[in-house]
Amino acid sequence: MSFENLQLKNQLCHRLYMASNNIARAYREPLLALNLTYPQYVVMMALWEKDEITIAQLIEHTAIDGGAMTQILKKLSDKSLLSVIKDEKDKRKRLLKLSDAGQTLKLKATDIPDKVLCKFPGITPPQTQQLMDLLDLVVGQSSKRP
Amino acid sequence: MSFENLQLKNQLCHRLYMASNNIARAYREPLLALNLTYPQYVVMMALWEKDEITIAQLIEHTAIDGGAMTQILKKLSDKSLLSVIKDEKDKRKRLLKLSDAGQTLKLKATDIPDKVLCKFPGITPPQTQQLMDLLDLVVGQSSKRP
DNA sequence: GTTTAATATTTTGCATGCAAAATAATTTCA
DNA sequence: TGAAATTATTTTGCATGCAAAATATTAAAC
Repeated sequence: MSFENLQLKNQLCHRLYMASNNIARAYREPLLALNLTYPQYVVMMALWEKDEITIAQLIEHTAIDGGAMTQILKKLSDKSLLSVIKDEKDKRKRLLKLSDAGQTLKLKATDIPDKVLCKFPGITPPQTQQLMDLLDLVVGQSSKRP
Repeated sequence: MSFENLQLKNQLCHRLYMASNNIARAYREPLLALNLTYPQYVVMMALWEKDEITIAQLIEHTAIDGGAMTQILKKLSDKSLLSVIKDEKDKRKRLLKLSDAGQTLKLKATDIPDKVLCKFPGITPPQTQQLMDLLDLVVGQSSKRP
């Protein structure tokens, strides 16, 4: 048997693993200026889009693990970028609210996406769009947690 | 300003993040039978392809972080799937050698890739190939470590 | 032939990703 | 209404991913 199916170069998962790590790594340096890690930046992007949502909604939108989210929100809260507030209607829930500093940080972030894409001159904008469309096929399916 | 460039749905990185996590998660259950984590499985796949290589070569092939690799090899060594041997010619290097159990495990792994792909019925084989080609554009570029 | 620079690997410290257990609060239902 | 099931979040324990420092060994330079 040739076991071609077990070769790394034929594994979609390994390509995704490398590509994902590569891009996340490319964000590190630009994010240093904002004093944010990559997952923290994802959370901030989600909140810049829509503020005053619950933690569950944030998890739904970002696909970040719930256990990790607690820690990330703690860090962002420690940095005074947001506050976590008890929902008075339903005390199980927590509402997230960006501080002024948290909202203002958005301005410093606007040029980051382009800055990162510049690090990948090998892929054109149309190819990037095509890639995102194909990734949606992987993201949208069964894949959901049980 | 609309800040469309900061919306999560327009971020290639976030798509990759979700897709990569989704697929890695899809491997967890099949890998339970082999008592391997996903990165450990990647290392085993690399060694099934080519055995008796150095740690540096393994890192080059798998793109796994060096610091993490030390831990992963320790785990695999503890499970008696491989041994880490000093290279007598150059004592800085370590050679990796699969045990019989390590080699045999390959047989139990052959059906894993198909089993995982079945969890993603939304993407066809041609699309998968196209996706891998596009991912290569992201993997092959600047992205390398400094 | 030492001193110095470069290479290969390990260690350390911090930040997730994840599963499972633990808490807290609300809803469902008998 | 009161126990049981459900929902929202946090905590815990383990396994990386990553940068930077530490080790060990070899190659290079003077």
